[in-house]
Amino acid sequence: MDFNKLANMLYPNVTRDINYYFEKYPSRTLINGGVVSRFAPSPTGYLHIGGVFQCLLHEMLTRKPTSVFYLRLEDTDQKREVDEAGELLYDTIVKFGFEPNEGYRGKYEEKGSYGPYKQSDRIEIYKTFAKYLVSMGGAYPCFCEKCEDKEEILAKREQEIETNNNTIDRDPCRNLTLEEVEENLNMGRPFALRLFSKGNPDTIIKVNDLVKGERDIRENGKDIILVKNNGVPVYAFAHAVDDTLMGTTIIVRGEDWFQSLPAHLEIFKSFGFEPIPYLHTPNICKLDDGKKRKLSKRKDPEADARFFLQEGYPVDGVKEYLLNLINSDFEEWRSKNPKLSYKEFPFEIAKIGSGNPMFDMVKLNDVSKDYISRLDAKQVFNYLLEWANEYDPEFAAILNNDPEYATNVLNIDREVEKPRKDIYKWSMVKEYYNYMFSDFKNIDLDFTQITTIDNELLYKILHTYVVLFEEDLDKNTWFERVKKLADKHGYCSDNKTFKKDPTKYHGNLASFCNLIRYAFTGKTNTPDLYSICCVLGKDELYNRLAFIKKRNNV
RNA sequence: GGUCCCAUGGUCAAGAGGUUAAGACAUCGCCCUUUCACGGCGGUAACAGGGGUUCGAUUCCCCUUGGGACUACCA
Repeated sequence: MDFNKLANMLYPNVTRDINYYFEKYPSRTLINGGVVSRFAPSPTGYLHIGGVFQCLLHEMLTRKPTSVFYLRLEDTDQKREVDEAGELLYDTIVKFGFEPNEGYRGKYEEKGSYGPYKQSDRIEIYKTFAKYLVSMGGAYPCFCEKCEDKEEILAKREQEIETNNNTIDRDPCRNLTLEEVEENLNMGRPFALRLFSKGNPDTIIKVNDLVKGERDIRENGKDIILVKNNGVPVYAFAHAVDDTLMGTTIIVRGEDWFQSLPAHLEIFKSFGFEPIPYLHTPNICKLDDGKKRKLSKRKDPEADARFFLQEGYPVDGVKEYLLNLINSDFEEWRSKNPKLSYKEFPFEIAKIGSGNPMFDMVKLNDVSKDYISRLDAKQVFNYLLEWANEYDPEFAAILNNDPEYATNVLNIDREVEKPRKDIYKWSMVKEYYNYMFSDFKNIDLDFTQITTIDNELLYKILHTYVVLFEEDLDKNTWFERVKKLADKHGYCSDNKTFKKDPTKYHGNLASFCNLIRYAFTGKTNTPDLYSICCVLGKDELYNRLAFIKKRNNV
């Protein structure tokens, strides 16, 4: 068979040689262990949380100077493509704080000299490489009819499963003569390109995966499709061409791909390309009805990376949680280095676990809480405002109305030695601090829930408290006054005395404080009472007092 | 069905041929405390089962079981 002739019949219009591209895209110069890795999503919808996980991996891998983290859009399947999905993908990646050095950038012009980074813009390149591969005897045209319907494909698969399909799969079209090919071409029939596989699944070869280590795998024995009959390549083909041309030095992808490794390696071999090291990442799973399964785009809201943005999880909190899944000693490092950015963490490929981790929302909350507790009030304000601007404009307006006040509120029990850890996402702040940010009149108060004392005494206590309250007191003095106040009104500030005969008092100091707390906040659970009163200010305490009086008809 | 991957508490997981089998989250209890928290101390809780190899295995090998994935002219 004259492969050159076949190549020319198939691709008469391709005049370029693959060397044209190797000259156009020269090898990258990397020094001191620089790494080139890429995130290559398909525009089929929103960014999956697993995509964030992978981006994080890319980010950690490419920290060394001269390293490159680039984005490539794998839009070779028009059927599954969703409008604007590429833009959305890029947008979400950026919102998560990732900064790819080059590549696809959504609605912005792409960056970098190894482009185009959108596969649908690379068809000419693929054709050149396809022609080359045919001329080398590594691929051949297949004129078989294509099955378009997905349901049908799946049904066919079920059948094959029952009949126990063979692992060697050579397509009959590989035996077509030049004349037969010409005949088909003349009839105007489109062709798909298949790999002319020379492998045998009974042959075991050694491969090295960066997380799995050295493995014995079977050679590929299938004449897999390389280019669809519409001229668009399939993942495996585009992967080999693009990652070679773009100078990728490490291929990070989901574990699902591990099984197609033999076929991919054969493609590299057929081209004469150097194989590129692979790093297959575990899939993030979820416990569903007692069973572990992959996070599903359909069923699980948290599969959508935007879910975390909407809920107002700080992106670095999410990343720290995910990092902990990648390298489980992250937590230990974090507690020793509370001030450093997660980017300083000595991440190691070798420490990546090999099982599929379960996404644990409760743990995420904890990590996120911890992260937020390390921020100062100004940072919290900025992040909160940024979130509110996008997802809760009403609240943003409140924050903007008096940024200083808002920052003071957010600073309560913060920037101290043991900061409070209660907020784990921005969306909870409005309700959590409703007594600070919304009109006091809208807050329900029902004193019968927390005390049995009559309204008159209640009002007297609150009134005296406000009269005695001063914003520039130190906390101890304030506390001493509260104690005296309690004793004066039938409460007992000494817990031991109180416990001897609780019936003699209205309550202990705790219940006394709680009464005051409830009166001015409507909550029995708030941060430090003294700080709250200081931030509210004496005038506001008077206002609230007046309102309580009016409403309770005291 | 075939092929591949995985297997330590509820979850994330460290670990090594000989350990009282770490740590974190969750949970429970106690302490601290003006509430709520934070924090501190402590408790409950694990090597899937069966065979080998070995003086000895949870660790190495095999089988079983369980879970996951792939098996498209999808990625």
